[in-house]
Amino acid sequence: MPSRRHVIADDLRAQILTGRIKTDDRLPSEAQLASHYRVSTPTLRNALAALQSEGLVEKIHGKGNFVRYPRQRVTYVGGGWPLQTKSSNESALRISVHATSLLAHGQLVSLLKVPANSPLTELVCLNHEGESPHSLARVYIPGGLAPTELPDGPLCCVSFEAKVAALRPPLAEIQERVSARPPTPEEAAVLRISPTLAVLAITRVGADHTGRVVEAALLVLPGDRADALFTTHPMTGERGEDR
Amino acid sequence: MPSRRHVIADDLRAQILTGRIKTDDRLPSEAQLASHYRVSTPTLRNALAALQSEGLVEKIHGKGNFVRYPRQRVTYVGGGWPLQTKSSNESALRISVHATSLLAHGQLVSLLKVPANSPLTELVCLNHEGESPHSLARVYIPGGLAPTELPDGPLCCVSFEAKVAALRPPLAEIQERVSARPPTPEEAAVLRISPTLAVLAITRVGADHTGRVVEAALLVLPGDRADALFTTHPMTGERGEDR
DNA sequence: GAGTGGTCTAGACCACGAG
DNA sequence: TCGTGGTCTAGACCACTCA
Repeated sequence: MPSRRHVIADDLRAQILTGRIKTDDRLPSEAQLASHYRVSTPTLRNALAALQSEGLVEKIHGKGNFVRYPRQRVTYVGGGWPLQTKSSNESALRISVHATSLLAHGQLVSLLKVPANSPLTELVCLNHEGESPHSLARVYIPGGLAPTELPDGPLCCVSFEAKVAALRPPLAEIQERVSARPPTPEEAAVLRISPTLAVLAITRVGADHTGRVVEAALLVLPGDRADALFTTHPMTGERGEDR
Repeated sequence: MPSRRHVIADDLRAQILTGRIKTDDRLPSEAQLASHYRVSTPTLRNALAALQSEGLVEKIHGKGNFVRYPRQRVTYVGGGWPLQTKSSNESALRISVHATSLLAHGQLVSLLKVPANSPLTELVCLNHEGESPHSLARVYIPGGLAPTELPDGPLCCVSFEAKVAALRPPLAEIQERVSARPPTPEEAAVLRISPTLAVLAITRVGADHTGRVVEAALLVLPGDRADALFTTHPMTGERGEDR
């Protein structure tokens, strides 16, 4: 049995996907839409909530509901540093980095396999493409580093990778754990997504050739426009049965 | 400014996480909770919605709200067939398989790199552990196969893998694309999750040593209890800059 | 039929953004 | 100040489950 909010959501979704309402257009106000569809405002808002959690609509308090489709997509490529966008529009990519020092605690202790309260360097990176935030990364490197060694402030993508690579030994094994979850309120605010839109969370642990963990990263990407790509080459004959 | 539904959600969440309300317990009815917290029913339901989308609570129409924590976790291991559960409680794993034949269309054409309307074999697999569904997989193999060659019905995990491996050449390269999205209504029903809980969707394409695609799989796992694990070994010296 | 959640209404008042 | 969305109320009626 189709509920009214589903009918309304389907109607609006079709208008957005077929381009009848274009990207960055403002929808009519919720009151107008409610009277147009002859429903109460909570019902209309429920319909919009579905579109929000699909990433088609962004609500901005005091301004209105804005169409956000099509989205610039982000592809995280597993097994390496770069964050790629499908458009390869690298010129518009910017990273803001903030570096701090802290002591290992909680989850970081087990991730990095270091003693509790040992010194760490934390890099908080916000990746932008033009106006829209793409991804949030928190990178942890064991050991205290002098402030002069740390990158900070806005950078381009390539120079950031080079800076980080210089901070730690080369990686021999990378393990990445991917999950889907609701964003924390902070993540939702920084990425400018609805709290109801899931994020793709990637926990990345890099070890050197001796197996020592030399880097851990917590990456968060908006679920409506991100995916992660992994390519593996199983040895013929053991084809996956090697667990 | 903390809204009432946040306060209520935080209170209930704390009670669940600290074990004051135990797994499979039924919460008081929404009317009782609403009067206890002195809010209206829609407000209370908004609070429960947050817990639902975190997978802590399952609503069952006509019965009540049930605590679902801690969850049995599922780990998908990239680069191979098996779906592993963290508990390694393999005895309880069951797979229901339904095999059909169909003609390539839409997304499948580009995934499998086959001509439109060429024959395919589809395996729809539902993975259970005890009562709770774990994952939904749709596996596509090019070519029409005789019904006798196809697995069907309930199976154990190992024999299913063996059957599928016999249906196609060995895999030389596996590419997996992971994304987070809301479930389709069918997926939500089959996995018994709320439509507001994101799923981890994995698109897996396997090619043989000539580069020909011999298998594609669409995997869907509930976001509240699943993650995917990938391990890669970058060559020293090219450390990820090989994009 | 009793009890549960599912949907919806028609308002009210508050908070934010822009002029 | 005005229009926008954000939150909330106090009901109503429907659909599902189970005894």
